[in-house]
Amino acid sequence: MSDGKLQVAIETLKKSGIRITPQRHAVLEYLLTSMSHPTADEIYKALEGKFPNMSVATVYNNLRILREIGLVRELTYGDDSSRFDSNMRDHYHIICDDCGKIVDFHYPTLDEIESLAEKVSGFEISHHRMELYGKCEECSNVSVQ
Amino acid sequence: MSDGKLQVAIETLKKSGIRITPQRHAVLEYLLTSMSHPTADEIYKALEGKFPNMSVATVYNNLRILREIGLVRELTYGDDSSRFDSNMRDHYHIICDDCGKIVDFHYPTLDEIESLAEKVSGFEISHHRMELYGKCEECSNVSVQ
DNA sequence: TAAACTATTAATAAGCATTATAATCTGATA
DNA sequence: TATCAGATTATAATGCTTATTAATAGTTTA
Repeated sequence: MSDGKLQVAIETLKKSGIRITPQRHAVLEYLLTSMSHPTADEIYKALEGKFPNMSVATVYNNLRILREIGLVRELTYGDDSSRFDSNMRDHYHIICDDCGKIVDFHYPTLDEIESLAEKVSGFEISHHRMELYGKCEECSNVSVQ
Repeated sequence: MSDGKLQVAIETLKKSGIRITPQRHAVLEYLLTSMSHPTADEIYKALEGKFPNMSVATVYNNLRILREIGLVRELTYGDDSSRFDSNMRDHYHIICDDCGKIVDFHYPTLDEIESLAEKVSGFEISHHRMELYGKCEECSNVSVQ
């Protein structure tokens, strides 16, 4: 992650007339520099040191704003918390059933599936999502021991 | 849906040593005859007439048991409630962004994607899921008017 | 620069789906 | 039919997220 992405993101915020508050900047920067896909609570805890008075609602508010403006994607899986992803390129996710780790998986978009789905269902398909589940290398090694 | 499926499912329960209580039978029957993908609460409300004293926890307990035994699949999407699907064949789902309707979409399983994901990520992939999103015919027609 | 306006934050309460607990009840077997 | 582990009911608790409201801090205008 280069600072360039952060600058571009800040420009997007400015163009939308959204203020760059310190808290908002920190949330955005954390998402852009994080290689993981953090939950709202993880972001909250990570920024606790810098902003001891920040409310958890502020994190949620800013995540919602960043999502609405298209800078962040919300990943909603099962029962757990939502996770947030600042990688806005089309991609899929591979998730470890054991430890919950999520890694990005780039693959050509499955356009032909969307076309077929439109034909058989009568829907106008706008997008799709896919997750692959399994066991990551670390967890595979642990279970072998 | 034929009664055959219900009989087969009940046999599976018996073999697993799980009691066939009236509530459990009703939840199972509702799932098998329902063409939709109901939430726990929808099932609860649908069976209210027959079982005025049934607890919502009973619905959740039974759904968990049916899931663990492989008779039902839990569909966990966004912020909303889980939905439950008694169609255990491999298939994908098409979801209407407007009204939330979910329809089944049968398509050859994307095995080659799983293979590639294993190669690039080092994961042992066990399965995957995909949802296609868009607007169903009814909702498309409404928005045209 | 000062006043007025508006977005944002913090603190807290509330909402909702789901799970845990504990007491009571009951289906299936002997 | 008596037994008892499993199931149900009622209720409390949990955890994530959103709503509310008052205070705060940028931004704009005069």
